[in-house]
Amino acid sequence: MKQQSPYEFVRPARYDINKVFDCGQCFRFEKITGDAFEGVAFGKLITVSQTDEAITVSGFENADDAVRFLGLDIDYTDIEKDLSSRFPDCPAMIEALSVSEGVAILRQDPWETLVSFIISQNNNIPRIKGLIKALSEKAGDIIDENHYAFPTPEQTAACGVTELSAMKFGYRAPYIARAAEAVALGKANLEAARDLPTDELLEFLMNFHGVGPKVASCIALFSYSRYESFPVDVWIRRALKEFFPGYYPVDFGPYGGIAQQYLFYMQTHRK
DNA sequence: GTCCAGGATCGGA
DNA sequence: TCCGATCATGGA
Repeated sequence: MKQQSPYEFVRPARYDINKVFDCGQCFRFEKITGDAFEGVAFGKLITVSQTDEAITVSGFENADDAVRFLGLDIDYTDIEKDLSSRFPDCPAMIEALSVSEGVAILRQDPWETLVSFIISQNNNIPRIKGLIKALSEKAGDIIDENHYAFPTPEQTAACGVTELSAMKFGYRAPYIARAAEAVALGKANLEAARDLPTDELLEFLMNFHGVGPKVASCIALFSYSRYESFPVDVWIRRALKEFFPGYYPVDFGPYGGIAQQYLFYMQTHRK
């Protein structure tokens, strides 16, 4: 007998949806009550709520999809142990592990993540959210009066540079248009890329015009679960310089991307 | 008016 | 290979 939506799961240790959806990895989820978020993922309206004991999810067609998207299968206790052991006496790491406890990495759709982080370059989070919302409402399928699916590559390609520019994408408009065309025509296969080792995945992603090392790393981390992938943006650059002088992303190990996300959360929620 | 934001591209040294 | 200028846009 198949369990019906909503699905309820045991809340994993060190998992807090308030931080999962507010750590800069996704742009389409909003808080609806104290411990519940709502947003669109994989073309469906998703709601996620939590208590001390449980995570409750509605909107997915089966429980596995919910587990996969939310990353409920990942044990952050072990990960934090690894990170802690690499920097045992580092105050910044201790603080990051503390203030960012609850942050977990989602598994988002590669196409949506690709476009979202092309938009993110040299931009701020409120504006990124606004642009993604505008694009979805313009080109995505309607779910209900207030929610739209993220546009498919084909729908995005149909917009064209002119329409994207009119939506205020600025110099990123041709980046998005070209990526949409490449994926829609099958010249780039984001699903097949799941099988690539991380270095080749990053190389593949950087073939998109407008995707450099940082954006590629974000896609690898937030969409392809490459936890060693360590995006370096202005916030992380400052954190490395101030707290980890002499250290490089590779020094953070196989869970460096998660350390990076803790540092990003710490830096962007400071003061 | 200036500076900044989850950067990347381009041309010139 | 490396470095600086430049790229739209809007909020602080």
